[in-house]
Amino acid sequence: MPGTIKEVAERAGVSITTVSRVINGNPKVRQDTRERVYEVIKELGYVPSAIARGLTLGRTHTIGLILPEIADGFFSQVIRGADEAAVRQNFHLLVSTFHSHRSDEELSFRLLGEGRVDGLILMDPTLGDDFLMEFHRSSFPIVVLCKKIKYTNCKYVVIDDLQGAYQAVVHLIKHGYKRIATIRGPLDNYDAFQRLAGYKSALKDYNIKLNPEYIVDGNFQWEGGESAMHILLDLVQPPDAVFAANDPMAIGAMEAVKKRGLSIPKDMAIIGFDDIELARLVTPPLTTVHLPMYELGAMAVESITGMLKGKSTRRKNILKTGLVIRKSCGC
Amino acid sequence: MPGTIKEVAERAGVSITTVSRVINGNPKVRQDTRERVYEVIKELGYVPSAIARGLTLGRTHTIGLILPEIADGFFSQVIRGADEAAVRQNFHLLVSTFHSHRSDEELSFRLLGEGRVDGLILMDPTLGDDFLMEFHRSSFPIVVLCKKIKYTNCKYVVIDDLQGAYQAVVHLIKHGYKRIATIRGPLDNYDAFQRLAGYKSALKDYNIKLNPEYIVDGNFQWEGGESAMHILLDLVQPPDAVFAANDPMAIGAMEAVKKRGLSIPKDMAIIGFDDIELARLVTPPLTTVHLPMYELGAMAVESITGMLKGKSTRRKNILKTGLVIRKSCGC
DNA sequence: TCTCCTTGTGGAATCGGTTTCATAAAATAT
DNA sequence: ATATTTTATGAAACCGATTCCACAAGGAGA
Repeated sequence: MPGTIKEVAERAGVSITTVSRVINGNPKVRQDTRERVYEVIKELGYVPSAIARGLTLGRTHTIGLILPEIADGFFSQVIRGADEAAVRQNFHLLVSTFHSHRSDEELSFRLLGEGRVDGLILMDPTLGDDFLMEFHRSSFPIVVLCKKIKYTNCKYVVIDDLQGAYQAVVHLIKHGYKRIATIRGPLDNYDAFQRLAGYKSALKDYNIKLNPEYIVDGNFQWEGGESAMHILLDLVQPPDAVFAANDPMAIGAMEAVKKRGLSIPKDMAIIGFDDIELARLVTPPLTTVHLPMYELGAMAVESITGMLKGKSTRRKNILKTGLVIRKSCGC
Repeated sequence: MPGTIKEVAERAGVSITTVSRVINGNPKVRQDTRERVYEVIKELGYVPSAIARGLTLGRTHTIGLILPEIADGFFSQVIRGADEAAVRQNFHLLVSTFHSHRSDEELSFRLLGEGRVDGLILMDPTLGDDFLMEFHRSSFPIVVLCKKIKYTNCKYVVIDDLQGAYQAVVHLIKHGYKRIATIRGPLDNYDAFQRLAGYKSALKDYNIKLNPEYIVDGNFQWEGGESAMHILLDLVQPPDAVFAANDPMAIGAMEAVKKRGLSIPKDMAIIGFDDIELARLVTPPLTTVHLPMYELGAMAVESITGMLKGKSTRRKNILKTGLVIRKSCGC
């Protein structure tokens, strides 16, 4: 409680209006008055109350960030990106998760309805469009992560999985591998679908015939990758390179290769997807597609602050992935 | 903008005082009045403004959490613990990091001075006592993590490293290992010091003579652990078990053992400290001391909310570590 | 019947700022 | 010297709640 504007005003012998002007850099204050006020402010260690300000201005300079989980390698990078972007814009970040014991609605309700935040960043694969619809009526700045929103005009930021997969497979092609297989994710998963599409697209662009035997099902888990790789190795003509739709499967696949006494990347090149922490720790270090989670958080914040400043930001933002070249591809 | 209390009052044909009473569960409202107000509230989708409330009550129901880094396995667990505790207490969490381009002071200043938060949780090994002193004058609830505070009466929560190390070494002793060595951390590190003390204490309590050769320097890094283990293995009488002061060193040590063609835990048992994610992924899975980061965050929040509610909470809180028994100890 | 409590309700001050509008003083134009 | 504009300043309304205090109505007690 470092004093109020009133105290400053009295002490400086001016009105609170003048003090307010000084604080906000309003030029219509005489130089000597300004200096006197500044002096008192310093003397009292006065800091204007963000709450009072928020009440009059209707702005809290705070953005809500709601994630499915916090203690997760990916999500925590989203937070970091959001935090740094928020700081750049002089905003604060209210972080929370969807907790089982309170509904999505309740949480978002409180944050927005109570006016705690100026905007909301939501990341939840299970989020329904209708739920978002309801919110959007309130004309609150809302940005949804990793999910395309159909029916409302909420903004969203997604990661271009297709391009990432494409790039990975092209990398393998340019390495000279001829028989490139893929271990795909579960069919109902949108990301898995996109990554498979990227694989197919790359082969097509380089005139490599698609061999159905080279597309094996995985479950996005370690074990799925391992058994999928065994299937591939048992083929009459096994592939010489594999693109796994995520890192755990890639690492499982590596394990299978090793168990057969084969070497990576000499006998079998492998590229994963996600760039989990473990990827650079396995032997050989896994070449993989990096997900720009940091940028995702940062862009979401910038999208929100942009909206708040009245800039017309684009409704859809697509972030490119990046290929992280390590050893498992043969580089 | 789900309406204001004024609109509700008008619509319900009562004064805002009455509406306020209804919202806050004040019993001095006739039943039928209450129902009428509730109806209007529902109809309008009215949610009271937390900002306005904050202004009058001087409480924001928000706690600031400032960490050195966010995208880190440990810190993100602190956030999660804090988040869940905050939700339980109906509080919100404002998360940020000390950013290089703004001073500690500036950040804490803003959060507290501006009245954005009701209390602050600080985690920063470099935090100076004098810095905290200055803040404590303001009688704000502040809790410092993982750092003992001498000169002020700030609360703090620390992890009992000594006890953790003690427990780990005792576990090795009870396994029947006779020659237990340790790879310690850098001497100037308080945690490293505590862990070494725990090691010594355990040996002493079990009447095992301390062999100076069995205390090798490490640097808390992977490589340091590896070279330290080589030193141990080159001894005339190498140890049969090693307690490494953190997991990276333990994993480096495992690597050294493997390179010599020895097996873990048959030829050499190893216990680490920290329980990093990688610990359960190495082969064999590393037995290690788990740091209760989740509890740290949760306890800090509870300490703050306790203070806010006027409970006299203890100034110092010590959290116990827990031994995570996996395979590297021989279990 | 007249006072004295309850009980339910509302008016108005308050929290700490911002902002509109009025006004006094100073500067410029006539 | 007077009229007009500009500049610096302050009074007061407002943001959306809470809360103290006043007050009217109804019931109990004398």
